[in-house]
Amino acid sequence: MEENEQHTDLYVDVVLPLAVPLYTYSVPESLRSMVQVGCRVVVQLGLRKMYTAIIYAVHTNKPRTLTIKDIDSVLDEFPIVTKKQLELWDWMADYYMCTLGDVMKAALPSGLKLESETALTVNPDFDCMSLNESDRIVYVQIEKNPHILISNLVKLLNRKSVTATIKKLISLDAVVAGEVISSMYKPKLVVYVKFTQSIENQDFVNTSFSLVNKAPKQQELLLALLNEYVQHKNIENFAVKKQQLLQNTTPQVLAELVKKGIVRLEERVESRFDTAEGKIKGIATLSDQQKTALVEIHHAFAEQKGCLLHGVTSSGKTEVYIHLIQEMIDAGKQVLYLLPEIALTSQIINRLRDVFGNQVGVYHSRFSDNERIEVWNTVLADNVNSYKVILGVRSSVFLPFSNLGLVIVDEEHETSFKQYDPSPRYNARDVAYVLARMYGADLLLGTATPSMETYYNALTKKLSLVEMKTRHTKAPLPEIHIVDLRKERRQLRMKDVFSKTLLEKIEDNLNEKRQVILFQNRRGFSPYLECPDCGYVHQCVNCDVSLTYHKFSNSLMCHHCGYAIRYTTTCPACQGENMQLVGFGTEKIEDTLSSLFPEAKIARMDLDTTRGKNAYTELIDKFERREIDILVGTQMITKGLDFENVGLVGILSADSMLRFPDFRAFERAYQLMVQVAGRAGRSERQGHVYIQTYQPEHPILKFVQENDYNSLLNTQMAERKTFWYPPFTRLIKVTVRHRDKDKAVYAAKILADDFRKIPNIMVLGPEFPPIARIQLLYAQDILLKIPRTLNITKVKTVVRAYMQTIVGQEDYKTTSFSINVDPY
DNA sequence: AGCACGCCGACT
DNA sequence: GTCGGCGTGCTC
Repeated sequence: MEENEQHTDLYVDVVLPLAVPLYTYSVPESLRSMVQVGCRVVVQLGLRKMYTAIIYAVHTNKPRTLTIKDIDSVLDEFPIVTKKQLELWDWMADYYMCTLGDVMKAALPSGLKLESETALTVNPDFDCMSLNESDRIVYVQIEKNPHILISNLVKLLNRKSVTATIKKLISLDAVVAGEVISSMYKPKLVVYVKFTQSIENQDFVNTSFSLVNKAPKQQELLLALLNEYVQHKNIENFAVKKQQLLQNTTPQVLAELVKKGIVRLEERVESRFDTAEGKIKGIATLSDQQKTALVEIHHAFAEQKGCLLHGVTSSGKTEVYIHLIQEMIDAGKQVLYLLPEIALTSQIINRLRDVFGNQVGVYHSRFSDNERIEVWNTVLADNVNSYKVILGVRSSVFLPFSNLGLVIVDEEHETSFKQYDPSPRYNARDVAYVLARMYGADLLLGTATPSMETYYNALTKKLSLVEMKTRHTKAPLPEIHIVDLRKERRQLRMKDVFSKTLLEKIEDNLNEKRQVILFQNRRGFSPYLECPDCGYVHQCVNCDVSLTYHKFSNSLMCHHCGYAIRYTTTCPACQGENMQLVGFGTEKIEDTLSSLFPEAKIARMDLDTTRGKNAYTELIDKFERREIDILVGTQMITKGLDFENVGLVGILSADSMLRFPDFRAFERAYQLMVQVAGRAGRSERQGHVYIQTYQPEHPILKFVQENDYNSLLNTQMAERKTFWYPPFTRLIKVTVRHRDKDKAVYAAKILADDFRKIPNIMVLGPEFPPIARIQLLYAQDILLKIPRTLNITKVKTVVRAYMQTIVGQEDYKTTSFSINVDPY
């Protein structure tokens, strides 16, 4: 084509929600005016599948690829992803060594990334009698339901392999397939009833009453409406929810009023969230310690520096946050408040709503898709009605902020900020750094037990350090007691996992009507089935782990792939009938407790009991209302929950934490124990913590007992420096996988040897990970320790190149790699 | 991620 | 001989 501007072809580079690079599509004439960076487009990929993609760039450079397809349509009038977000996506893909598609998958609520589904309709000219009986059943179902989705057809037919039949029917021209995009976001519509004319108009009221004078039910409804009106006083826009009216009348009666022209129905778009207002309590005054902290934080922010707020448990960090949030709201800016766990949002949200009312929005995966899209849209709009504060878990760093002024990362040390699977394996705390820098926003990291990385940043002045050393409440820090299990065992004072000492304390607390929290680290304590005669333990067929027993399904399950078998006492190896449960899960502990304390109300909080959307909240509320006496839980009970009446916290085994083979084991054990201990005695009376252990002389236990963070810091920092661990180095873990064990081992060896050629880095491994095989793939781990002084970008490029070389070799084509930057 | 292509074993 | 199992590689 000539140099004619009118006919320059237009292209878009798009991000697809897959592990692929940017793809280029052409823009048809009709859509030219609609393409903008950040808008969603529907594109075809492959022979028929349609995907939602995000426009990354719009340009006129004809790509060199053979096929260039047109985009199918543009879904948005305005961008739903901002340029700043795309910048963050770029950074993440680069830093965490994944594709933009991986980032997009994590970033967008699934309702915003629609996929097409195949819809089926029969060809009316086809003679179905030529089909065999089984195929004809499928044909007839499609005939009965034109445009049926394959997924629905599968449900309807209730049999396994329908796909084969469908393929056959399509090839025979018996049915035609079309792609439809399913499940668009639907705003919630609420039907309101309102008067057709002003009630102030006496004539209208009189006429209305005369129209219903022979219909008592309608009269009743009219009176009810008038009564509502009097109470509301919102003359301009008076309306009553149809749902509300229907509680006292029938649809027929209402329909009559509509028919007579007295009232009409109106649909309004409504938020899915409870917007109840009027309960705003206002902001609490700060203690002297909090005031000082606030001033110091302001200083740090004024110097354009992030800030670590190191405050002991119950020092009242949340109040300080609230003051900072208030200031940002006053300045018209948005605030992101990151929490490690959904469990926490329910408690914090109440405290924030008390002060900020419905200016606070919540964002996490337990919300329905429509709800998440609503939060997304309101943050994007950033108008008067938008949330000013978003309280959320790690994925909320992906929200489309426009005017972010402050990012708070609460419980900064928590490992759940790091996503492990799937890629992107990002740490929301670290993304928060970048996010804040990008927006010129302030950053505040808060915790009672800072991670070594963050504290190092404070020591090197990358962050300012602000401390709060005393508890905000009158209660002193809990007293911590170490229970020597060796002694208890010698004196035959053990009952399952409980020492007599702990049991006595539980009993005392129950008698005093104080509540008890028992903490059991999950690792290594799931119950499994063992044959006492031959030692046989059920193994997963896909992964190298033992199957663990689950009472609720009465089955043995694999935690990694979901493989399950029925529970039976027969040993498959020696045919003995004596297989028995070994190990203690929280379930087992709950059982034991209820036999020891039949009067007490016992509840368990772990992954199994908190599945549902409101399960957390319900459990926590119940505990708060003191309807539970003893709460048994895993990690999740450690995370900043705030209970008034806890007199005793029991840590059932410190050893499982201290023995954990990881360079962070001691740091984590300390954090975990201090945090659990912090749940005790948060009101006036001092609480007690009992830690059961077989190694009572362990230094970490002493640090915990004396709340001595500095000693932990000093010992750990020295060790990390000597052995090349963070914060002195950055880690990248490369996992090599192959179906063939030998190939996995060999490929990993070659790769590790390659890595060793990179100057100034240290390479560990390859070695078998704790679980050597997952889902039929053998794995090998290689750990790279890269000094902070080295250019990490260059190292990453080299690392990538070496991996390419392996895959390039004929026999190793099917080797797969996964990369974990900053593994946690 | 899905889907077609292609290569090996069990059948009409 | 073919049908269909799954393993492999590509999709702008």
